[in-house]
Amino acid sequence: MVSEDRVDRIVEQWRHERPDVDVSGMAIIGRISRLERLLRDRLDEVFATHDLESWEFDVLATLRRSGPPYQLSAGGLLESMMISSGTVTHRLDRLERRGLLAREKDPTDGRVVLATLTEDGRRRIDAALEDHAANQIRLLADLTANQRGELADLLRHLHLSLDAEPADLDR
Amino acid sequence: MVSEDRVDRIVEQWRHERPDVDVSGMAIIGRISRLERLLRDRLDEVFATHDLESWEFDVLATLRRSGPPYQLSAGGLLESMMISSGTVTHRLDRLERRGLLAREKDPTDGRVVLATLTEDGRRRIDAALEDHAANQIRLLADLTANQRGELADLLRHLHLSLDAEPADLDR
DNA sequence: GGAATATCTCTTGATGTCGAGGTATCCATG
DNA sequence: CATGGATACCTCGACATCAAGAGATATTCC
Repeated sequence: MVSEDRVDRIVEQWRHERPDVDVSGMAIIGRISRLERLLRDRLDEVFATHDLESWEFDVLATLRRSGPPYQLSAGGLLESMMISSGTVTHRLDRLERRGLLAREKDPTDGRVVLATLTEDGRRRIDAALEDHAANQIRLLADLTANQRGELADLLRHLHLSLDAEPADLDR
Repeated sequence: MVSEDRVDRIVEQWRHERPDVDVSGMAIIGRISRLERLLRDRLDEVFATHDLESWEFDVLATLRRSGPPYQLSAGGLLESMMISSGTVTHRLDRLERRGLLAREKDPTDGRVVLATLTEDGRRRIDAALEDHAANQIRLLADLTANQRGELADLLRHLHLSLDAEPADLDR
């Protein structure tokens, strides 16, 4: 016996109004959308305790996990964060102004801008990561270890099938 | 034998850089974030063929599935779409200007504004829904029926556990 | 009946994102 | 070494969103 969530109710509404349309895809895609929104809000709460916006956390974390010297080009950041080039520039501007990273020209290629974590930035992201990871685990606490494993596997499968072909343009 | 996706690589990077932190939550939460982004782009392509932005689809679909007379208050829309009240006003403004819905005062409560689908709006959302639902199913085609069922169940479980307590403020 | 409080929508200002186009640099070719 | 195309980042304008608060109407309670 499982109880209904909001997505079940939405699907039921559609089946009532448009019985001719197969809306079963919403059971997965609709839930992913709503979960993303719910999770984002819960993650933001922890970021805020470190005086970070989620986009700031993303940039700093991307640099941090790339390993010493905690440095990536603007283009590298753009690609791994799924954002536009204009957004990268804007993010780097603000993080640089906050002193969490530094921009410098690549000595071997004058077109490239390298963003490097400052000592302050590294400290901040290291502290934030610990709370963030613990928070994520807390948010999943209602699932058993088995369920978490199955869910991760199914999501990986779907992720692979959607992240494969696209081969987008600029972004 | 399963291949790795980008999230696996991110988790590995963290385990290398911060072996002291349990980042296993990312296997699920990180994938939900990335899937949301990938899916949104794919859904938008279909909306665009009906000359709709995704936020327009959301509003019209919410009204449509509520059943005749395809009418909800601004507050009702706000709640079911997880958006702020200012955003509702703005969305209704633009959809009203496009002639896809009409605003009127609730005769029984002068504070309430009721948004109603116009005939044009109803036709457009009905056509868009058909393509949208088919698109969703196509995006999930790499999963077997069994996998889709399991995934939906696990997501429902998680959704219920996160959508339950919050009991947010205004939003 | 009237005052205080609650509810609902709209207004306003700030912010983050995108996308198209601009500029600087690199590179392959002759 | 000159040139044209490719590449990398930045600039700028448009726009969706939110948050806070204002304005209007309902409701409650004396």
